[in-house]
Order: sequence, then C-alpha cells, then structure tokens
Amino acid sequence: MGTGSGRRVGRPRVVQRPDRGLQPRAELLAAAAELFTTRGYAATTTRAVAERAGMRQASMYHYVSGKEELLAELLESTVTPSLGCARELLADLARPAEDRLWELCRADVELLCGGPHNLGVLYLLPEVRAERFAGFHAVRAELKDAYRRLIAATAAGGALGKGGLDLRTDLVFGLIEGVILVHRSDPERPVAEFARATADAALRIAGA
Amino acid sequence: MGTGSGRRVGRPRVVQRPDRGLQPRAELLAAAAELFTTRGYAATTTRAVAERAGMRQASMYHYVSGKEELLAELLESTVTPSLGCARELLADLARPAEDRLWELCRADVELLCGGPHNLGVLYLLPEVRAERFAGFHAVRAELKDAYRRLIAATAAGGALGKGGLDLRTDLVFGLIEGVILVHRSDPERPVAEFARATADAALRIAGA
DNA sequence: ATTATCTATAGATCTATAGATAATGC
DNA sequence: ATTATCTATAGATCTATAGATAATGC
Repeated sequence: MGTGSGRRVGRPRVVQRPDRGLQPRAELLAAAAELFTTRGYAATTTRAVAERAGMRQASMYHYVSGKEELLAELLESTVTPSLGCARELLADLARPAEDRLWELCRADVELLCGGPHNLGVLYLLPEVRAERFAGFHAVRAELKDAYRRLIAATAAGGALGKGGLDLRTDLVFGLIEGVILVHRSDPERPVAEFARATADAALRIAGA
Repeated sequence: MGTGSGRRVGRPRVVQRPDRGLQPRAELLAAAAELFTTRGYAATTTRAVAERAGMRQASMYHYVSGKEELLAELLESTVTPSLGCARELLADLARPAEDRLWELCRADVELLCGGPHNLGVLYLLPEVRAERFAGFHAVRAELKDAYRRLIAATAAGGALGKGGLDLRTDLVFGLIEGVILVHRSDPERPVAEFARATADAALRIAGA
C-alpha cells in the first residue's frame, strides 16, 4: 500500500501536479504558511490557499473548516517544538541555568528562522487575539514562563525582585522575537551562527 | 476665525459628535491607527474607518484615495521622529558614541511605546512590501543605517568587520523592534523606565 | 457503496464612483 | 458659487453550501 501510487479513491483533481507525497491537509497547511506569511492572513482568500494546494476552492472544506483552522494549526505547530525543548531544559537540573537559557534561546531562534517561511510574523496578527486561538496563547505563555524560570535560576537572576524579573524576561523574549522578524533582512547569513550570536546576546541582557 | 466653532461650510454630517478639534483627515488617520492595530489592516474596511471618524464611507474619499494612503502616512509618521533624533545624534560628534547609541535606543522605544496605539506592528504587514510604500522603506533603512554607524563608532564596534557589524546591528535593531512589540504584554510599566532598561540592554549587546 | 473531488451559486460583503443635497460665502 | 457631505449603487469580489460526478472497493 504505497501512498505514492496513482491509484486514489475519489474523483480526480482537475489540475494534476507532481505528487509531493503530502496528504491533502498537509498540502493545505503548506500553502497557507506560504501565503499567510507573504501576502498576509486577511488578504489571503480560501481560493488562493486551495488552488496553491492543487485543488479547487470548495474542496478545501472537505479537510478544514476554513482559514481560521489553518492559522490555529500553523501557530501551535511553531511553538510546540520550542516548548518541548524548554520543558526538557527546565527538567535538566544538573546543568547550570546559564547554559540552559543559552540553549533555549539558540534552539528557539534556529527553529523559527530555520523553517521555509517566517511564521513568527503570524504571532502578531490582531486576529490572533480572538478566543479561537486560546490554545496557541496557552502554549506561548508556557514558553515565556520557561524563559522566566531559567532567568530566575541564573546567578544574576536570583537577586531580582518580581518587577526586575518580569523586565528581564520581556527584554530577552523581545530580543528573540525581534531577531526572528528582522532575520529576513539578511537570509544569506547561516542560521546556526545567527542563533548562537543571539543566544550570546540574550545572556548578556539577562545579566549573566 | 475659530476652528472650534460650529459654522462649517458644506452639508452637515448625519452623525454629530463632540468636536475633538481635529481636521477630518486627522480624524481619519486616528481612526485608521486604532483599527489597523486592533483589528488588522486587511480586516479593516473603509466603512469602519470612515464611520469611526464620524463620517459615511463614501465621504472618506474626499480626503484620501483609500486605505493604502492612510497606511503609508501612518507608517512614515512613526519613523520620522525617530529618524530626526538619529540625525541629530549622528551629527553630535562631541559626545561619545556609546552615549549617543544609548540615547537613540531609549528615544526610539519611548516614541513607539508612548503613543496610544502599537503602530510598530504595522511595520511587519506583508502588504507593506509593495512598491507603494517605498517612501517608508527609505526612511526606515536610513534609521537602521544610523544605528549601524553609531555601533561602528563605539570602542567595541570599531574592531568589527563588515559581517560582525551587520550582525550587531541586526541584534540591536531586533531588540528594539521586538521590545516594542512585546511591550503591550505589560502596559502598566512606566514607559520611560522600560525605555531606559532597553537602552541598557542594547549597549550590552553592542558590546560596550 | 464509499470517497474525493468537481461545478454552480446564493448571500453577503466591500470599494469606488455618480450624482444629489445642504450648508456657507459673496 | 463653492464646499463637504450625503444616498444610492454597479461591479467585483469572497465564503460556504448543495448537489453532481468520477474514481476505487467489494
């Protein structure tokens, strides 16, 4: 039972394209990622997404309820890997907090800048404030809290009061997000190197 | 000749509101700033802007050619003050570069975070890449170049090669932008203090 | 029979223009 | 006469549903 074979149930698509081995839903997500980041979410029509995914506009509704569902899934899928990394680092009490904070920053930048599209811009969409995206906000808040805890666990962070800790966290978090957004200005630069430099900068801000 | 008086030429507006002393075009800009930042640019209709400014949808076209013109003007009006500040600091050769870089960062954050709306999010709109907004891109590039030159003029920056200088510039610029975006998470915090803390962080990143 | 598509379209917008109207100015 | 507004609307969308169609599966 090969997924790659041409033998597929259902009416054939009117436009045939080289099968990229993706499931229809994944094709829709990939198309949405590209269009949302390059043209904007609200400016992207369901027709544009469907057509880029190789199907007609109406067929999209066989897989998703609409644009919102695509956005919600894209958002969560970008934070989840970073969050997984954060959880592991939080639990790894053997390593110094400074090392773990550095590693979280580095991994976060590399994950976001390494993908084919700059999904970080989606975080800032005003539409995302809606109740519909509560799931995304929850994971993102947990990620930010991981940053806060790691900063608090550093030598410099331990001396901070609540206000000071919140401030440092916002600065570090702001750096990470900002750097991801600014990155497209020079996509030539190797991501791994850029991620390490950002992590170095974050540690300086944290006062380590 | 008081602008405040009720004696106005032309057919009266159908909805009367307390005159806030703004010219119609300024009312439109204020309405657009609020709606673009809270609901998103593409999601905001011309009707919504006009109605919030106190006039009917079609009347808006007496003052502006459409949404794009409003966006273009809002964008430029947010960078221009920062750029003016940057020019003055660049010319002030008597002061150490470190001081001037610190001051530019502080002023930039204060200007952007101090306004009633978070206009920084508008910078990231995919729509803004269009040729229509070349003017905005020009002033913004000049602002970024001012950052680069001030960083190059610091003691630590002088030793950097081109690649290193570009990297530092992106990190500092990323911090400023990111911090402006993250700021809304805690709008209670006094802006002046936040701006100073960000400037401190920027100098650490720059290696000073 | 089941499935994945398709075509067609109703209903709801939204933009930008045309032309009418109600003020003041002279 | 000039001006700032209004109402009305043509034309161009865009979304989401209804129902038809063309494959495979049994």
